[in-house]
Formats: sequence, C-alpha cells, structure tokens
Amino acid sequence: MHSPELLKGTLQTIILKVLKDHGKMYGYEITQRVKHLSEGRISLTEGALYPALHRMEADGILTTETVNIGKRVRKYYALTTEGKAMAKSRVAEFVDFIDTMRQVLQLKTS
Amino acid sequence: MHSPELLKGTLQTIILKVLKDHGKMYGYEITQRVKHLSEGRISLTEGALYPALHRMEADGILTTETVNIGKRVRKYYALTTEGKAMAKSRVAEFVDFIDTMRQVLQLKTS
DNA sequence: GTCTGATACATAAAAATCTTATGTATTGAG
DNA sequence: CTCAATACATAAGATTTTTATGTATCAGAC
Repeated sequence: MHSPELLKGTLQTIILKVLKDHGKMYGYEITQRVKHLSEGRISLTEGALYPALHRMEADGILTTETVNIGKRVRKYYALTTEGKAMAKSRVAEFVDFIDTMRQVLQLKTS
Repeated sequence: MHSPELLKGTLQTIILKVLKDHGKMYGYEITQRVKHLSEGRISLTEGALYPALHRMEADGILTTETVNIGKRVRKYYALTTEGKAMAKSRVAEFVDFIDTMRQVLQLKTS
C-alpha cells in the first residue's frame, strides 16, 4: 500500500467484513485473505492485527477457539451476534464515507 | 460524521484538494468549505486543522500570508508547486485506496 | 542434517494523529 | 449588551499504528 495512513481506522471494518464472509478464521489467515483480496496492496501488520483482535474480543465482538495443529497453535476467531451486526453497520458507514469523500474531493461518480 | 476514525489520514488530502480548487484560503474558510461540500457530514476540528496546516507549511507544501481584516487577523494558505503536485498524487492515491477497499470489502462496483 | 522462508502467535516502545478542552479576541445581530 | 459566529492557537490525553523484538513449528532446498 502506497499510503498506509489512509488505512487508519479501516482495520476493524476489514476484519469484521472478512470474518463475516469467511466464517471462523485465524490471524495469519486473515492477513493472507486480505493480501489476496487486495491483490497484494494491503498487508496487515501483526503489530496492528493482534492487538485489534484482542480488543475486539474484549469488547464482545469476537469469540476465540484455540486449536492445536500438530504442535502448532492456532487461534480461531468468529463473530458474535453483536459482531455480525457491527460488520453490517461498519461496512455501510464505510460506503457513506466513500460517498462523502467523493463529494469533498469532487471525484467522478464513476 | 458518524465514524470519525475513518477520517484519520484523509485530512491532508482534503486540505490539499480544497486548496488546489479554491486557491488561497484561510483556516476557518477551509472548515466551512468542507462542511458545505460534505453537506454537513464532515466538520474539521480546529485542534486537528491548525496543527496540520502548520506541519504542511513546515514541510514546504504551503506558504502563508497574513492579512488584517479590520482588527482581525486572517492567515491565508496557498499551495507551493510541490503542494500542487502533492494534491494530485494524494487524490490519485485516495482513488486507488477506494478501489482496493471496494475489492476487499466486496462492494458493488456501482 | 541444517538452513531459510513461511507459518503462527504475542507484546512493547515509539511515532503519529486526532479529540477534547481551553484560551484569546473581533464582529454582527437582536 | 450579550450571544453566536468568526478566527486564530496550543496542550493534555486518548487511540491507533509502526517498528522492533521474541518465541516456536514446519516444509523444502541443498
């Protein structure tokens, strides 16, 4: 991503939406999914991702399930009912945000 | 604005674009212009705006001109050559960002 | 067999930016 | 004359992100 500062504030929205669409996922998987969806343009850093996931869990948006794969540990995250509702509203907010910014920056409606 | 955290990282882009389109402007005028363009959805706060303008001036993106209107002081900001180029590239970056986010969030191409 | 890159988690210090609060002062409307 | 709007500014605190570091497993190349 050329301008990482634009990404600020979108991390939660991305996590919510990806989890909503793909169900139960673990942290590393989320980074790969986002990298794939963005065709390499967005690389979530671990230092931002894990604290965000922990915060969301503490806020009741996510639940976790730890699974042992061989000797390796994976922590799966899934949305709670509240989290699913939040995914919906956050995405809607983002769409509104884009529309507003399009007006302010006078971009083509394309 | 419903979700102020989405605005993070877009302040400079907004300032650059508004100044590019409207030429010389003063701080308060920028807040009013943005409020108008966004139909009331974006209210730049002074605590964010003025430090941002000062930073941009220090970075050589803007030049200032202080004008006395009666007993009141107005500080006009204008883009330097560098600033104009930056306005262009930042807006382009934002358009890219929107496209990428649309893919990640799987939004309609509308 | 061992080295490297990918997988997989985590935290902490530092940087950056924004919100909220506060301060000063002018001007116009009622 | 008082209040809302105009006009600037800074500082403390909150929040989030980057950067750096740490631990450990696993697969494939050599």
